[in-house]
Amino acid sequence: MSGERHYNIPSEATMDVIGGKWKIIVLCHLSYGPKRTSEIKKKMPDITQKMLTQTLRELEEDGIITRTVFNQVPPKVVYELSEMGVSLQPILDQICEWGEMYLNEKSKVIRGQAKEQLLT
Amino acid sequence: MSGERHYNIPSEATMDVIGGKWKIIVLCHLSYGPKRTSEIKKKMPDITQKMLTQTLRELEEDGIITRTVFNQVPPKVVYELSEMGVSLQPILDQICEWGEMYLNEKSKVIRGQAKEQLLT
DNA sequence: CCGGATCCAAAGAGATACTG
DNA sequence: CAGTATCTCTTTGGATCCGG
Repeated sequence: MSGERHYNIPSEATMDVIGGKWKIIVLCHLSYGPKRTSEIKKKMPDITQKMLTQTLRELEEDGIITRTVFNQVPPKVVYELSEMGVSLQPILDQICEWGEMYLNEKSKVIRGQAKEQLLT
Repeated sequence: MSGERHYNIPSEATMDVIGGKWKIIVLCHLSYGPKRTSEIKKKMPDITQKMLTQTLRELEEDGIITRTVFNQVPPKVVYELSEMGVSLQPILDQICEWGEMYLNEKSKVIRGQAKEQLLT
């Protein structure tokens, strides 16, 4: 994020930090508390280790999360929202809430369609 | 969006709809009112027409925006947040606010570094 | 074993020219 | 003006290997 790029609206700065395919979902999981790599991976079965590592690195570089290494065998690494990351909490919460609402609306539509089919 | 995919957390449903490189920025601009294609393009100089068209199509398909075609020469097409899109407004607002805050914090750090250099 | 790195293929995005 | 087609380049995915 040292690229000193120009932003047309402030939202672009936000998306520069939390944009990308996986970042927001990772942050949503970390918003429930610190987690080690394998725990995040378990919550996100569809992400590859590679993308998970890359996503976590970028979030760390931008100061959104912290990374703590426990020198032990087997290794243990814990990720946690930083102060800056915690300031994203309202956004993360609303993204979750909106998703619940959207899925609800969609299932209503699907039930409605089923009803229509029964009537034809 | 007919893919009936499984979501591990509701946030994934949200990101399915407003994720991707450009969607949120387009929605932020539309949150200030309806706009025609060329107006959005002017506000987003870095997006290509191709990606703009594609982004608008996907948002329309998911019921987040509406597309109104005026049959005239030259053509005129106006995009607007749908009711579902308006329900995203709080998220869009907060993404903008957070960006402002983040840019502020970052410039503080940069000024701090300049100050340090003056002292060495 | 756990967390991460490397290499190669696939998918997504950028640039540009073109159509109604 | 709005949108398409094609080609190129970047980002993401998948398999495999490494260090502790």
